[in-house]
Amino acid sequence: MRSKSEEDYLKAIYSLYRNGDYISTNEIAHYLDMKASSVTDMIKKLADKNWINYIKYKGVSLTDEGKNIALQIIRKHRLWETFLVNNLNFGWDQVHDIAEQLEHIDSLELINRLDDFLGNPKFDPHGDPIPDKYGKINDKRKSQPLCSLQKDQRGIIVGVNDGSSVFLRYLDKEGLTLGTEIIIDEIFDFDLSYKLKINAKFLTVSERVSKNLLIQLIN
Amino acid sequence: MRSKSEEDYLKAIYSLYRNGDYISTNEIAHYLDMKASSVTDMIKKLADKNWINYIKYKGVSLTDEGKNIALQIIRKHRLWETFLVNNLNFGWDQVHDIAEQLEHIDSLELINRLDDFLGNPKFDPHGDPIPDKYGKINDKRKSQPLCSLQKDQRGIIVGVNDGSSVFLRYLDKEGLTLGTEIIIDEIFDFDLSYKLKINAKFLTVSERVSKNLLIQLIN
DNA sequence: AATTTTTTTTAGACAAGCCTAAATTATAGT
DNA sequence: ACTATAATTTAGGCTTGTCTAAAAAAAATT
Repeated sequence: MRSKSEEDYLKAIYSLYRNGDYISTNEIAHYLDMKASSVTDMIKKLADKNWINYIKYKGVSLTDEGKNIALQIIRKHRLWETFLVNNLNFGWDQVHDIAEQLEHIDSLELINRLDDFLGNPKFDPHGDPIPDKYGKINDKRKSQPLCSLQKDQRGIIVGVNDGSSVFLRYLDKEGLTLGTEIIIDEIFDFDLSYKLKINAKFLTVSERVSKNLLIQLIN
Repeated sequence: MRSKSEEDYLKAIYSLYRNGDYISTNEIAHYLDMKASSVTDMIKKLADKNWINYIKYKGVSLTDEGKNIALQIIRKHRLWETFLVNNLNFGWDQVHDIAEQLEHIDSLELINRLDDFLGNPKFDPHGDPIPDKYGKINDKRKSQPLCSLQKDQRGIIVGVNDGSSVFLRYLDKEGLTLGTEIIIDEIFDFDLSYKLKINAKFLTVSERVSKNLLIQLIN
């Protein structure tokens, strides 16, 4: 069996992965808010179990087995988030910490039944794709940050980069919820803020927000 | 916050409690499948936190605070079991180990919302009473769902898990009212339906009904 | 009441998972 | 290429929660 800690490390490494690169000890330490020496300890254990490839002084990458475990945990996290929002009426900004606990519950049967109960959703309440029982992400909804759009383009809010609850609460308050359709009305060059048109109303958001809001274009 | 271990000990002590007696170290050790020396270590910690009263060489009893914690954990356990059986279609015999994990998830908000989602049930699928959010057990009746009975067992209908009006109307129509005495005449393995003998008449009910009808055994 | 048996506690050890401080290796600036 | 800085690893320590073996206390037997 796997410990909560081991699972957290695998998930962190998966999240930090970009392209073929090895993930550094420091990156993991920063991500998990731990000391580098603790990370070194743990990655040795993970390497012993063949869940990661570890090259001293260089960093780590996930093996196929490690990647699969990470995807299973992400699957659990996102399915539980969906349950919390859809069935228990939590706000999408309140569910992260609880899902962080629920994702470590160990039962394949449970998670597959939960998946069925929820109607096999493809995306969680934040717009992130939910891996299937084989760890496959079928529908990589192609989205791009708001800041990459041009004037007059139209799109739908499908996700966020930064899932912190402060940010999510802000979005909720401004009506920038999942599925909302927006049109870029104007881009202000001087501060890179965006004036959006939402249901005949206008709203201006900062550059920072424009980098964190994921949009799916519609013709 | 409380560790999983601490919670397990409190729950064990609550379960072993009979009448005013102190619970012995050995009893706890046996119940939790641990060595007596480990139990001595832990009960010292629990006594430091004022969750139990500890008298050396005599044993322990729960303080009001400890008892309340134990009841909250039992509440969580039974609510999760109810969810697993009612909504995820687990068998009543499959849910214990999973609930054993879920009961340690820490979020008051979560458990109260789950309670509402389930319709504030008073009994879990095994017929055990579910403490309310104040830790109070309102109805101590020990009952079990029809589906947990064996051939030739006798009992009285004392309640339902699913109190929906469609279901209650069905029960009324078939004469399955509160207080009715039943005998299990036969269990059909292929669809898990139950043939009941009621006042010299026979009635077959579906698996679904058998999960929702609470029976109190008589001799 | 004394002795044997059982129960409980103490003492010391160990693994997991974290830490600090020191040593080592890699990287960057000149 | 050499040095200064940054990143990484090693060494050793701490807490939690378990264990075994030995000591102490309580209970049972004679």
